[in-house]
Amino acid sequence: MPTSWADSVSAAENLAAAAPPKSAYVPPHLRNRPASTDPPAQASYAGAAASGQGQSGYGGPNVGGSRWSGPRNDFQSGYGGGGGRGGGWNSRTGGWDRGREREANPFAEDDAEPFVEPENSGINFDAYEDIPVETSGDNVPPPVNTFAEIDLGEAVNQNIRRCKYVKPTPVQRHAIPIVLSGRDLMACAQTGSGKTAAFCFPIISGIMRGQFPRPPRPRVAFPLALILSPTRELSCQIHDEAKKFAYQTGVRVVVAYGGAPINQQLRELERGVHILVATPGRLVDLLERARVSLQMIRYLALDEADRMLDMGFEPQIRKIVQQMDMPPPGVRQTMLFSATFPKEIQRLALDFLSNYIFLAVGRVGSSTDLIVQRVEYVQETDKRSHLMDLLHAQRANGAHGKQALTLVFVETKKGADSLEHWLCMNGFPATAIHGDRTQQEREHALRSFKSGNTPILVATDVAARGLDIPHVAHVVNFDIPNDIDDYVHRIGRTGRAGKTGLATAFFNENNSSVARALADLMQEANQEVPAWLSRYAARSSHGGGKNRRGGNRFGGRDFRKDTSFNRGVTDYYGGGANMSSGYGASGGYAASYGGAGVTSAWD
DNA sequence: AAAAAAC
Repeated sequence: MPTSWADSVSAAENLAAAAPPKSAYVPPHLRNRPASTDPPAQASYAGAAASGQGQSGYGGPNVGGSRWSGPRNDFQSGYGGGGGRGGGWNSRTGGWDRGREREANPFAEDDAEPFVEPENSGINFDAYEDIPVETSGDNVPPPVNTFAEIDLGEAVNQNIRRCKYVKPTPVQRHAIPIVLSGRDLMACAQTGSGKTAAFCFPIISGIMRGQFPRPPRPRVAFPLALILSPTRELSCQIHDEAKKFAYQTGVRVVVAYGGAPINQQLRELERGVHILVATPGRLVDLLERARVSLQMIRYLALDEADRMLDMGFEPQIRKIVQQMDMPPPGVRQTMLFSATFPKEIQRLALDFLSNYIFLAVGRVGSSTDLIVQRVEYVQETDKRSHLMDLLHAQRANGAHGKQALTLVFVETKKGADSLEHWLCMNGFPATAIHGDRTQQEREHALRSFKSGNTPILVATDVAARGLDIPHVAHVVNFDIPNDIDDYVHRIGRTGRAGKTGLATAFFNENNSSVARALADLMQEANQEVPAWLSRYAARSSHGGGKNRRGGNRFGGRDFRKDTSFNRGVTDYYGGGANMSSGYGASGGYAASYGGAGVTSAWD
C-alpha cells in the first residue's frame, strides 16, 4: 500500500508505464486526441445537398412557417438504401446549413490538446472486457459488440470514426440496442464510461429515420429530443459532444442554459432544433415565454438523473415533464442515466417511465481500482496546512514539467472563495468555481484549470458531476459531503478513461454521519480502511439510516427486485407488465443480487 | 445545512 501521496502518484505512474499499449480499443476520454487527418468534411459530402425542395424546410434560416421538412417523408427518404448509397441522410445536410452558413466543424479544435502524451498509454484495456453488467426488465435486447452491428447510418459512422471510437464501451454495447428498440431505460454507469454517446447515437439515428409532422407554429421551437442536466457546464459539455455525433447528419443540436444572454440561444432555436440540451431553469423560462414547445418530444434523457429528481430539482422537472405539453411515458421514450441511483429516486422515477429496462454497468477495473482512495483524520483548523503539505509533495513530485491537476472540493461557496484566496496568497496557483460566480467566471475557471494554467481548482458540488476534465490526478475532499453518493461523483472526476487517480478525504468529527457509508464504500472498492475510521463506522451507525447504499460494484441495483418494494405493490410497472417474467438478470448475476445487497457478481 | 437552477 502506498504510504504517501507522492508514493501513490509514482506508483500510479509506474503502473501506467508498465501497461502494454494495445491498439484496438480507445476509451472515450482518450479519443479525439491528435489532430485528425480527416479530409475536409465537405469533400465527402460534396454535392450531397441535392434532394427535394423540402430539405431546406427544417431549420431553414428564413422560411418562417416551414422550418420542418416539406415532404413528410424527407427524413425517411434514402434511409434503408444501405450504407453505400448515401443519398438519404446526406441529402438532408443541404437543409439548414446550405447557402448561408456552413456547419462549424466540431472536430476542429481537438488539435488544441495541451497535454501531449502517447496515445493509449496507461490504459487498462482488459479491464473493459471484464466489466460486470446487469440488466433487468422484460425482453431485454441483446448487446452488440461492434458499432457495425448497429446500423446507425453512414453519416454517424463517419463521426464515430472521426471520434476515433473503435469499439463501443460496455454501457454503449447494452444501452444503444435498448434505446433503438424503443424501450425506456434506467442506466447506472459511471460518467466517463461513454454515457453521452450511449444516448445520443440512438436519438440521432431515430431522428434521422423517423417521420415527424411539421411544426405547427412559426417562431416556436419544437424539439424532438430533450436532454436535461443539472449544471450549465455539463449541458455545454453534452452539447459539444452531441454536435460531434450529429455532424453533417442534418440533425440540429441546440443548447440553452442560464447565466448567458438568452438572445443568442433564441436565435439558435429559431433556426430549428431537433435535439435540445438544457438546464431546467432556462428551459422553464423558454417554455413560459412560449418560445419552446415540448409537444413533439419523442426522446427525453435525464443525465445525472438522481440529482435531477432529488429535492432541489424535482419540482422543476415535474413541471417540464408533466405539466407542460410533453407527451406522456409510452408515447415519448425516456432515458435516465446516472452513476448512482438511490432507491427512493428510483421509486420517484417510476412516474416518468414506462415498462423500462434497468441497466447497471460496473466500473472499469473492478470498481475503483484505478482510484486510490485515502482518508486522513484532519481537524477542521488543520485542513489548510494539511492541504498545503499535500500540494507541496505533489509539486516536488512534479510531473511532466507541469503540475498535475488537483481538484479540491469544499462544502460551501464561501469556503471555496476563501480557500482559493488563501491558496493564491500562499503561492499556489488556484482558481475556483461555484454557483455565485458569473457564468463567465465559471467558464474561465474551468478553462484555466483544464489547460493547466491554474492547476488547482477549488469547487463546490457544481463540479462534482459529469464534468469530463482529463488529467485530474488528484481529487481532495477538503470537506466530505454528507451524502456518500456525492463523494462517489466527486472522486469520479479522476481515474477517468482507465487512467489512475488519487482521492484524498479530510475526515473529522463533523463527518461521523457518513463514516459507515464511507468505510463500506472503501472496503468494497478494495481500499485500505484505516482502523480509526472503522471504529467511527461501528460507533456512529445505528441501523444504517439513509446513507446506506445498495452497495455493490455497480452504481446501483434495480429496486424492483427488492422484496420490500415487491410486497403488495404490483402496479408500478408502467401498464402492468408481467412482473414475474423477465426480471432474471441476463448475465447470470441474478443469484448474487438476492442477498443483503453487498454481494456482487464478482465475489 | 448547502448546493444547483431563470430573469
